[in-house]
Amino acid sequence: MTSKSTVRTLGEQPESHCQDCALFSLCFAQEASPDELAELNRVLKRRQPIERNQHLFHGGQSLKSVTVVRSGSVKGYQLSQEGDEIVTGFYLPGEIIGLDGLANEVHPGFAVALEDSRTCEIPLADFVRMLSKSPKLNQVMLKLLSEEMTETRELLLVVGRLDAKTRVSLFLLSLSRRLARRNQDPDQFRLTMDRRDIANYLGLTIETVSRTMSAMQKAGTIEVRGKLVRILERKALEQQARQGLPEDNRIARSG
Amino acid sequence: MTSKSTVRTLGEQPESHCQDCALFSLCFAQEASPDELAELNRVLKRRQPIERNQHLFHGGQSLKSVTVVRSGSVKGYQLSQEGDEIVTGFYLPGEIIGLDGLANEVHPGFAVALEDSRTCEIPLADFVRMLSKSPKLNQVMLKLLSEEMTETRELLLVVGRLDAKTRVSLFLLSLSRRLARRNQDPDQFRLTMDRRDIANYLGLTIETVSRTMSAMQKAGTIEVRGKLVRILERKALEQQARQGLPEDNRIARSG
DNA sequence: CGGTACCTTGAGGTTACTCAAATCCAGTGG
DNA sequence: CCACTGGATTTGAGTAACCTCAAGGTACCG
Repeated sequence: MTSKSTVRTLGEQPESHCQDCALFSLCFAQEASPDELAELNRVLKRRQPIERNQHLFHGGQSLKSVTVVRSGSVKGYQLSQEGDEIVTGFYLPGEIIGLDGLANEVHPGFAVALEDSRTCEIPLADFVRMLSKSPKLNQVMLKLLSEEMTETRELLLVVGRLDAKTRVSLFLLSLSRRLARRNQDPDQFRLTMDRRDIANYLGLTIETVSRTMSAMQKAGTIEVRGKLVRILERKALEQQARQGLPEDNRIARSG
Repeated sequence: MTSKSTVRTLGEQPESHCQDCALFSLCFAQEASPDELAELNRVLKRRQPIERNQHLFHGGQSLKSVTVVRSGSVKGYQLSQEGDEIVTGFYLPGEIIGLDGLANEVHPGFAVALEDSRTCEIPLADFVRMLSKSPKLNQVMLKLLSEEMTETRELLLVVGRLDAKTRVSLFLLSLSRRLARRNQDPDQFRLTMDRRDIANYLGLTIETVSRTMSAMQKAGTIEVRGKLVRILERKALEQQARQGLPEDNRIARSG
């Protein structure tokens, strides 16, 4: 146990360097060169823990920094003119928040902690400076954004065209997959968001989400007790989800 | 009568340089430095006109180049497992296609010409090289992508939560706005896509799109004759559209 | 032990979908 | 110039899915 595979920087304060962070392999910092990593460690601020329901930022606020979730979970949302929440996504540890505001240096939406959470923040000025010096980092960002784009496109399909059961299936599977990447049990987990958040994310009502989950429980696909979810029949869930996802477009690589 | 309202470009070989292109002000090339512009002119390929219904690329194909629409219009779509088209967007002259594939250097979806069209293509290798040399260009791309992201998010709201009338209103207004930027009449235009495309874009059925437009015509908001649309009551259209859009999040800039 | 917020369940209404048929329109050939 | 034809669009009738409104139930917290 004395030999970790991370670079050994003599450290007394845990996670005082990116390369010691448990999330390093999930974090964009992994892509940085040693020099960049050094700079990142210099400019990056590890914020005080954020309490549940506390906002990271508000829509319309100028983008002061780019944020990486270190622990906990965060909900991104916008407000419709009627004041309804429109949940645009959930962020898990290692995921980066704020890239969508780079265009105008303004947050297009709100971000709020779903549970007590910790984050790393990179002040925008530093971030932009690093970007302007490093095409590599730029490309990493482009890549992250184009990934987020792909995901949002997927959500577009989910929300717009699929029936409630399929939407919920996709939601649960997405969560499961992301938790697995973080070495958490993909078959049993706790939802950190409430039914309203899920409904607003999937474009459904609370009641429909609840009814749908109940039906899936009755069918033996999942088990639900409040925020605890257990996936019993992953195959069935995937079967249901497949209905909606775009096919793997990969074309036969014939010469 | 001799004077058509088209742009008059002198010359037999029109648009042999980006800076002479009628679209220059709309094209990302505008953001390039003189040096970059020179390189762009070197590497950029002005493709032969593409006929209606001809594909620019297929989903799953490796990303060989980034494309800018020069004239005409293009439809982007993906296929669901059932083989249904899922229209992800429409591209007008000056708009750039292919950025969403940068992450994996693979096209996530298909692109097909809705009418006879012309494009400029930048081979991916050249594009990536230019990106790696120019942080500025990188930032332009980041900005474009984050804009596309914002738009897709908006579409997400449109498709997922709004009633048919609001979706159609938003669609028409979006088109109108983009045409206006291109100095075309924003109150009277021809749809280059058919009802099926619109329906697949908005997450509705053909019949619902048709019925909705008919109802709006009956209400005196628009006039529709096949692919020709005239906006009669823009205010009413905007009123209807406002229902769905996220509120302008700008917070009072106090101090 | 009571209160509150969250979640579930039920009944009825509304919207958009499905299926089906009529109409319109662009392009073609006479 | 007109008739013809196949595809696109519109319109109609009935249905299914989801929403709304309303009432219970449950869990957590003081």
